[in-house]
Amino acid sequence: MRSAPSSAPQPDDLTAAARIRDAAVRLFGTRGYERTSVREIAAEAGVSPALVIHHFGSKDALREACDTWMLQQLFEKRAAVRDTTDAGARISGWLAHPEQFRPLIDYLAVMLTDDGPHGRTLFDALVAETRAMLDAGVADGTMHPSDEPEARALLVTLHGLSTLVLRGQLERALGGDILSSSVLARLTLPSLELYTNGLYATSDMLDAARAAIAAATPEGTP
Amino acid sequence: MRSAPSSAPQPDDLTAAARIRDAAVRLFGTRGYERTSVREIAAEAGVSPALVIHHFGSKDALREACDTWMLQQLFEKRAAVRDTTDAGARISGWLAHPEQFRPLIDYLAVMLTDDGPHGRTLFDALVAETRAMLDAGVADGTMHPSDEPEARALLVTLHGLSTLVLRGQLERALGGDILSSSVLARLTLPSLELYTNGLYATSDMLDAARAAIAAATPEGTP
DNA sequence: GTCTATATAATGATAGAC
DNA sequence: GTCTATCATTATATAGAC
Repeated sequence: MRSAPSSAPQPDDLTAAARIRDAAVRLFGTRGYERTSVREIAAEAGVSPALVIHHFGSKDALREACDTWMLQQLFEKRAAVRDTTDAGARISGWLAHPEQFRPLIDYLAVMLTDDGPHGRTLFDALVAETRAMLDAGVADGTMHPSDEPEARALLVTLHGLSTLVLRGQLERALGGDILSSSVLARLTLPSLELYTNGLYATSDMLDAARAAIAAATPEGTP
Repeated sequence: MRSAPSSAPQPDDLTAAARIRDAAVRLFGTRGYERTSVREIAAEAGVSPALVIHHFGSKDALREACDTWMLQQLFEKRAAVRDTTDAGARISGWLAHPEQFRPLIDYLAVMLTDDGPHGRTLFDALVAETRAMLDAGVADGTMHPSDEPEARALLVTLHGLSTLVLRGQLERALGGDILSSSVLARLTLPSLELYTNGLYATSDMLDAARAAIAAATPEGTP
């Protein structure tokens, strides 16, 4: 399960098991786990339904294999981004062909919503990463501190994931692929506005909330 | 389909059709459309599977009936909130028993993600409502204006819905029902922080984005 | 209106030849 | 390793009695 060169868009010249896995990732990601049948996966991979079961044992075990595979893919890509020693060319290559991330984000979205075996692993990892990013920002002075750093990390993670899990509605509303430059550009400015200046012109509501919390400090049932 | 008094928690003394509809809403909301069988709905409603089909024609038609029913429920509740002439007691009654909203928010979440026939209707209505709220805030000076009001409304709607569609992960991370006062309180402060002061301490990134947009004004392929 | 009994199709999984 | 053929189960939906 570690032999394939990975991220090769061509569904050819791979082992049958790898082609099945890739087909399953594609179909699970676009149609969801329940809506995808073993027969469809087999057809997409160009093999018989029996071979799917033979290689993975069961449909559920296939899902598990896809989960861990995509998790690994995600971590590899992120690690590659982090090791930016010389990979500037690779990154710009990525940005030139953003459609290659489609299968990954589609699959991650169903992992997070369909709550499979590794959805919580993924979510917790993302929250932790967000938390670290926010803490670093606070430390170097580029971000505001928070009264509740952990809950804020959770919230920022949720906000970021909303464009993933609701990408169907988003793409329909904006009329284009979520990875297209036009859609990304359309969302960038409002995001930066929001995360720079906020929404409210006054701090009345925040002050009121802080006062209410301070007033009810000892007890926990407001 | 308009005879039941609605929002009566007891699954008794309703017509069979209403009990089937309520059972379907409950199961679709908690387990999703595909994972729910007609047999389960019938068992939950205390009737035979055949009666489910007899009353609604098909499982898909039943889903459609549930969609429109819950949409109507949502609009009724919002209208009741808006007509706050004397209903202060009713509202405080709601806040005292937030668990009654569980079926509604569960169902709305699957409507938005499982993209049934009315999911886009719901989403577009929510975006429009958010847009109106933001415009009103800008008009009366309580909110900052935006360079892209529509995209910002979309983004704020997505952020708000993230706690719905990812409520499973959220509840697990925070250890409690999303409608419990403790979880709500935990999220309130970070939300207000974010929407009041933003995240970034400087406007460098926002300025850079605006400059980049201004530089690429006429053409649309940055 | 509500049931029992059943038709029909699709599902996940198996057996065994090659 | 890969296939064809098939099993057992479950799914939605129907027929017809009461």
